[in-house]
Amino acid sequence: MPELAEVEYFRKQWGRGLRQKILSVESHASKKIFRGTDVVALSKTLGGATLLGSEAHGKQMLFRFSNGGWLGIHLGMTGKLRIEPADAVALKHDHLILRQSRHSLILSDPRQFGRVLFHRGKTEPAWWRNRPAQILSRQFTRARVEQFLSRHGRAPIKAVLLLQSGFPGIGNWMADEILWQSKIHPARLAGKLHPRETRKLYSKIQSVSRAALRTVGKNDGDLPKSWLFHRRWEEGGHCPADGSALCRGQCGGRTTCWCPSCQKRAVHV
DNA sequence: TACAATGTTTTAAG
DNA sequence: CCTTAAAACATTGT
Repeated sequence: MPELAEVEYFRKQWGRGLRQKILSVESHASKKIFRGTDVVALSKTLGGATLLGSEAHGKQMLFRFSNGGWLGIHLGMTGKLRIEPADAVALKHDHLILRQSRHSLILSDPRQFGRVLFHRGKTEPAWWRNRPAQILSRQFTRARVEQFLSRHGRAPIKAVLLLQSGFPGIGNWMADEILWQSKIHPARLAGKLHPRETRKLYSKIQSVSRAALRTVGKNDGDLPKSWLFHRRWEEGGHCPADGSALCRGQCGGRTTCWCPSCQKRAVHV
């Protein structure tokens, strides 16, 4: 489920637990979501610690605790963070619960494609360093994007937009939205775009991300009415721009939606 | 029943 | 070593 804006939304869900102590930690160490993670150390360190802050980077989140505990969370396809009263009862797919005096901070993930990481130390964990430039940061330049597209020049542009090493936070619906607004067919090769298309793409990557983040905490309906987003999953949906019947197919290993008339396979200059 | 689901990771091949 | 494509992962809903 969660892409850039949704991840940010979920990160904020635990916000009411800031500056409050974790009294106890409940988890099931054998669950897949904890693969490769020392759950004993996690529980021992976070128990008694205070939640000091958090940040999101693309689809990754990092929660910082008072005694050198760092909790990394990726929500995968179906992960969610929520906050409930202190005495909330764990539901079937609740894998991690941090109990505070007034709240329970809960991570759930039915499919467990998500992941929990843990680190104890004075500085940020190694897995939180060397991250790609955030889309809305100053470092996310057009030159970087062009370089990235050319490095992955023989892959379909849709697949390249989904690479987190270049576009942290972009997921399936955002990629389709960006390509539709840029009028670029998803199967076009990343290295064969016209410079004009690349410029348009670069700009839409940023504007779609900005608009998505602006609707955080509200519902998806707050995204502009004119966006493909609202028609993507409709059976027999039509292009908001010109009314053409939308196409759906596989691209970059994912279901992809596009408008066959706005997004041509071949470019006419 | 069978397939698909807003995502990585692994494996194999070029 | 690098890139690309396809399968795998676990669960639920249609």
